[in-house]
Amino acid sequence: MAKSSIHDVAKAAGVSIMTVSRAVRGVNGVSEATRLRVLEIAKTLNYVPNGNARALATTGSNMIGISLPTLFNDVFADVLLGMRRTFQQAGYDSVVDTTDYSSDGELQFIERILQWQPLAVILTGVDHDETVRARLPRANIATLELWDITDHPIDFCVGIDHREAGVALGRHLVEKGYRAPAFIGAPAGKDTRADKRVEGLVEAFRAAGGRTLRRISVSDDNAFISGYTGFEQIDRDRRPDVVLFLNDHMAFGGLMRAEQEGLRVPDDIGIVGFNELAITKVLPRRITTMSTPRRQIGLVGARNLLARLNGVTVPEKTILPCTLVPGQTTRAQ
Amino acid sequence: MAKSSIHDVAKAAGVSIMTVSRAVRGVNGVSEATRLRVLEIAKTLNYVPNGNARALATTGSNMIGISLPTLFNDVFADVLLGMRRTFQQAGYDSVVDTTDYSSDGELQFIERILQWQPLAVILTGVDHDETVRARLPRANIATLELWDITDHPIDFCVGIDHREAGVALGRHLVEKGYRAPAFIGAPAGKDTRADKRVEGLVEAFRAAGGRTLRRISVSDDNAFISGYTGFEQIDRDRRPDVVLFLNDHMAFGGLMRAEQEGLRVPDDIGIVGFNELAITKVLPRRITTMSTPRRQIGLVGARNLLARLNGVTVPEKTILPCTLVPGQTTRAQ
DNA sequence: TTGTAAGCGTTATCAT
DNA sequence: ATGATAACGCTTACAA
Repeated sequence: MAKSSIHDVAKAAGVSIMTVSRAVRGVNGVSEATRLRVLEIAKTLNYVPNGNARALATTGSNMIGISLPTLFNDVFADVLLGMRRTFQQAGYDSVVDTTDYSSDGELQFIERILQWQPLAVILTGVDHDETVRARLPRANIATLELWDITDHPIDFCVGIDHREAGVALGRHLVEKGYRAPAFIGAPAGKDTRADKRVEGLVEAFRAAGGRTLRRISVSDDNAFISGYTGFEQIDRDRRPDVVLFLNDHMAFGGLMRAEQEGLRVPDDIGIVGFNELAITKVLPRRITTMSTPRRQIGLVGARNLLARLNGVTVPEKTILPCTLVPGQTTRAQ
Repeated sequence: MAKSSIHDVAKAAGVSIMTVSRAVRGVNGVSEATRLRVLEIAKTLNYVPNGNARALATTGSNMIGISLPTLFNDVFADVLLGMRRTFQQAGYDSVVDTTDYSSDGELQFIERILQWQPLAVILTGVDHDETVRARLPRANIATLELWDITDHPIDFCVGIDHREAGVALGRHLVEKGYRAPAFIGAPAGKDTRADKRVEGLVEAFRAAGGRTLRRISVSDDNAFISGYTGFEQIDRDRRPDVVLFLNDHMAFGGLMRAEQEGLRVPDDIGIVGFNELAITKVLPRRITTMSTPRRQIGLVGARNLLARLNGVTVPEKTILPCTLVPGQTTRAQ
């Protein structure tokens, strides 16, 4: 069954291509009778309109490109969930791609996606390759930066204040009496949001005269495993009193390792996660963590983007609040 | 900075659009001098070739469309991992979309993606809406069905034998003395691969004269939580001796609930997962599960697809093996 | 209600 | 090495 074009349908139906065009788009200007006949024939011929031709003729698509660091993280799945549904209901297509946390990968995404004349582009975070800014003139392409915030977004951003989250977490731990923190996560520079949280932690502990935060980098694809192996790398002679992880899955991996090493949590060592991922809700002892409004970020982001596409001015910077979730993996007092 | 077309670049460079076209594509037929000059100007003008026009002119894209049920499942992230990288290195673009386990969603994916004249389409599973087959004439569009297998694929398939995996798991449990199984997972009909595994389980237990398998359906987005809540729904008066879950995350959720209810695992009740997800590797007591070759499915699938696109005939059906992983959540003897 | 003609931004083909 | 022209499949604008 060969691909058929609008011409084939027109010929088979004995009408002009314009009539076919109108019929398949469902616009006015075709009698009910011919419309039905044309659609019938289109179906038999397995006709599928050529999107490239359409986009070319109308000079503009209805596509929104979305760039995420990875799919191996429930955080981004959560963000996507509300977002894509909203776009679809509004009649937009969205295309997702991943950069594997590389700013070069993000640049490549931009280059690729721009060829398709997207209506809008959504990026993760606010730290990009220099070129990215130049490539995204906000006059032509609405640009949403998600999950992090800045005073000078490319266009507008919706996210949380990671540094502030780090400070809040740090202060909470300081209050509990912790003074010797360690952080286990991606290598510095890879996940800039995590880097900002670490900055906040460092600040909070320094203010309390604590020990310098030790940072341990892990790189396994999987969070459970990198949490586990990261914990192994802790200097036993100079053990931290609390270990913060990039996220809850890593924290769980670390917790498992700690217990295997015979350490009692939280008596011997504290364990702290981030995000309040679903796993924390099924554990008998809740992991101390910070709840992040991921679904909401997706929803607000999508809503603002739609507004922006309709010509409404939206706030350049939307900060959504995080909530500290004290658990049983840090001391009570 | 307005969007500039090839015409603008041509004008600015004082050459014809064909020269620009050749320069930008890096094909022969342009002197080194003009090539450099044109590229220089293209960069200053922020010129990005229009992919729609290109695809239209060359009547064909280099795009591969990928349809997955969900991103909330490490299984599919694993499958994707090797695949997309392979495609990219081979010079193909790939576009991923999710159907949320609905065959209607899959059909919509097909309709949408076909407009862009993809070179190939990748679907999850082998059970599709009737229309899907008609829309994918294998003469025009290479079609790979992933993760499940059938004797009559649309084009070709690479996956595991889910029914057989269920039988193997069932027999193993029967050997351990289990006779009263329950299954906790998606509602029947939603995840057809899981349904096939359940069929296999039923067969194995029936052959051993066991009790009829009880099936409990859960629908929360999150696996940990649905495992937990699913376990709550178990009939306490007629408790199964072993509970099988759709996957390891659900099994972990169920395990947490079991222990909270004061049940001892595996003495009072057995817990079984599926896939051997990474979390199982950090647990002190390994969950009994079935290891599935997800990375390999992605790699073999991608390799075969590339071969197929190069005109090589590939096997219609490739079955990859699963491996039983006995753990400490089922009885030893 | 239907059709004709021009054009969207590129590439293939054939000239020069 | 470079350019002119037609074509890709559709939609917009205008005509009948």
